[in-house]
Amino acid sequence: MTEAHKPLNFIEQIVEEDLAGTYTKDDLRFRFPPEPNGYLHIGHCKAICISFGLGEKYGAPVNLRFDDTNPAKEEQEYVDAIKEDVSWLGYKWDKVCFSSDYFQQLYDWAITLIKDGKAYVDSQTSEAMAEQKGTPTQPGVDGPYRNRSVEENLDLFARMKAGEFSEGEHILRAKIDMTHTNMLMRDPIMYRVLHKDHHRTGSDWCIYPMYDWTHGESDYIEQISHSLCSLEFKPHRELYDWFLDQVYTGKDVRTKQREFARLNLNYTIMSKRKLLKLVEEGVVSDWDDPRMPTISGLRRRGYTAASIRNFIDAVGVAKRDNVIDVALLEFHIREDLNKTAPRVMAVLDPVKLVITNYPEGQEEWLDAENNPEDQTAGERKVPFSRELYIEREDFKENAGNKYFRLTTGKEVRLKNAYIIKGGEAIKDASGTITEIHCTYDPESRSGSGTEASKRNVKGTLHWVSIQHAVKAEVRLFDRLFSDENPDGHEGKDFMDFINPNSLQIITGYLEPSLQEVSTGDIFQFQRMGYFNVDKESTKKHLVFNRTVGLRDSWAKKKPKQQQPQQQGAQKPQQQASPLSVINKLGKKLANLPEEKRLKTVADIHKYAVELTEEEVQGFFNTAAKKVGTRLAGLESLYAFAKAQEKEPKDIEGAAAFIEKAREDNNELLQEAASRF
RNA sequence: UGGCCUAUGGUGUAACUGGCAACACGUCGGUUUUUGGUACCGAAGAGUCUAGGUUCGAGCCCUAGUGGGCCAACCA
Repeated sequence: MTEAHKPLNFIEQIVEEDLAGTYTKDDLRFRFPPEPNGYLHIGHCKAICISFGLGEKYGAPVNLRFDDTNPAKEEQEYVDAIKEDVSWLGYKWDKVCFSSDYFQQLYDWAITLIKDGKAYVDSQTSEAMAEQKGTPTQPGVDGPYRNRSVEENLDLFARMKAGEFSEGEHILRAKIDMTHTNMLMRDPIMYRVLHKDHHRTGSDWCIYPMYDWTHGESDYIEQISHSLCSLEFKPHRELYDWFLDQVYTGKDVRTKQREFARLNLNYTIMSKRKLLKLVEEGVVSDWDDPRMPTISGLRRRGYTAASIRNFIDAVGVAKRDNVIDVALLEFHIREDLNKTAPRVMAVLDPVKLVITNYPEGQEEWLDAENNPEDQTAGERKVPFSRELYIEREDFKENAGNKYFRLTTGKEVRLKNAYIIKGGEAIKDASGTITEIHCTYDPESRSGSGTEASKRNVKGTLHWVSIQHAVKAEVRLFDRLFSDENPDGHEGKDFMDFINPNSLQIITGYLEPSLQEVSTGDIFQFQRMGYFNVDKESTKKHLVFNRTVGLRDSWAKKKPKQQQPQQQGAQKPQQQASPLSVINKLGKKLANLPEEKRLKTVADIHKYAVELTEEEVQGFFNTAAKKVGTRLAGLESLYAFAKAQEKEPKDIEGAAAFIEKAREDNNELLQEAASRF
């Protein structure tokens, strides 16, 4: 039983190493620490899945901690929304914590720092302090208040807390090193005065701790073993550790910060501030607008928690900057919904179809499968009659034989119903088709088992009986931005790239079984995509969102048909050149087993005959470390010269190339070179 | 005139820690199909940023360069 080694991402490896070292399983504890100043988005899902995923993997607790140290931006509304989103994703936190719960402890520790001479009150303007701070390339200088006495610092800090000062008059700074190469270590601010009510502590405090002073200490208080965050916090790690050193007892878990690359999605922005702007300017209806990349937006759009978790899993965890294609997200929602969504019929762009030989006034209730992917899903009845709606796109008077849908004189199947033959198309004055006539084959009813019903026809159309149809508002979404990287253009604002057609509202005609639906129900409108019931939907006025379309290989083919290959021979399926084949073969030549190597050499000889002299010469300046390639070069030279009936040494540069190989430590190179 | 991080098909992530670069998405082709969906089969596509070095052997280790990212909020 050799179980395959499941590759661990680098964070899991760190945890494994710690477990192999001084940590026990009981020491493990993680946390997800959002600031409650906005809604969570798909980028946060990565952070959530990493920490909560680790919690699930190791059976370790994960805290949900609200990093609420800035009362100016934070609100209870966001706390509630964040909790809802995390639970919806399917994660269970151990404790809900708030940084604000630690304000007293943080204050006490700050006093200790002051007493140790490691913090001081600075009373300059922020401009003056910024001046002294230097730049990334230039060291900072000490400010005039840096060496205040402990007593004075204690006094001033106590009065800051007591509310004696207005905002901006004094701040508390850590005393570290104003010339440090890491800007964050140049006496970072620990406390500022803010005369604002906090959503949890009210008016208890008028000094508030800064992120760096709060975060690591909160991790420590909660005994978080691994504090995971995104890459832009890497420079903060040094300060995180410095602050931790000031309070660490040496007897308990010393938390460590590690950083991973955040998730980026093309055609999407991922900044709370900018998403807020979309909401405030009315570009979208709210944080949960189905076009938003927020968790609540995706949820309303019809995305499932499972699909998002699978997506995050597929994306992986690493340290290099990345941009994920939204197509991957779409793949995962289709994958999930394909297995679970009941199939129904709905016509979104209707044209009337009259079955001229079907008795007027007659109706039939036909059997329809609910989900071919799930045999337990059962069947339902769908009404059929003489007058139906079909999709306008599904009829063309004359079309090529690549068109599988309804055309005059050709047969097509109506899903779950009969085979029909296209007839006359009635048009209005402007030439638009208002009505299509057809005839049906009464013997061909689906599932009847007759020969006629088993007849093979190329196309199958969805339809809905006009008299039974249920009207609904259907919202079709396109990406919010027309540019792949709306945030990444110098001199242009992301607002410049807003896609004006990101929302299209139409009226669809649905089969009557859809009359009874409730918010969140998900269906596949066959051939049209996946749709869910919006929260604004009522019995009187149904509203559906299109979550995502079906994969559509026909849509991709269509444009090609209309303008066949006029762009010149695009990429004439480049035959692999002998040179590239040799390069490929040569690559691993140096460390192949004997037998395989000899075979590869023989192959190289075969291909080398087709090389040009220039190509052979190309090998001569191969990097010394590329032993395999040099080997292949020697073999090529050998075979090439032989085929050309030349002396190898007559080829320019060959002599030096061979000589260098002869002198190499590698036996294979020596051997190959000695042949010349 | 700096520090830190990073570099593998079009995209993302692997490569069991130095031994024939794999998986997924995407793309293209085929089979099946009462969804031009699904499923299944197949193909193309990188030789691992560059230059040196260590090694029998380097995507992996070392050095230098180059490209990209982050760092100068009383934000987090």
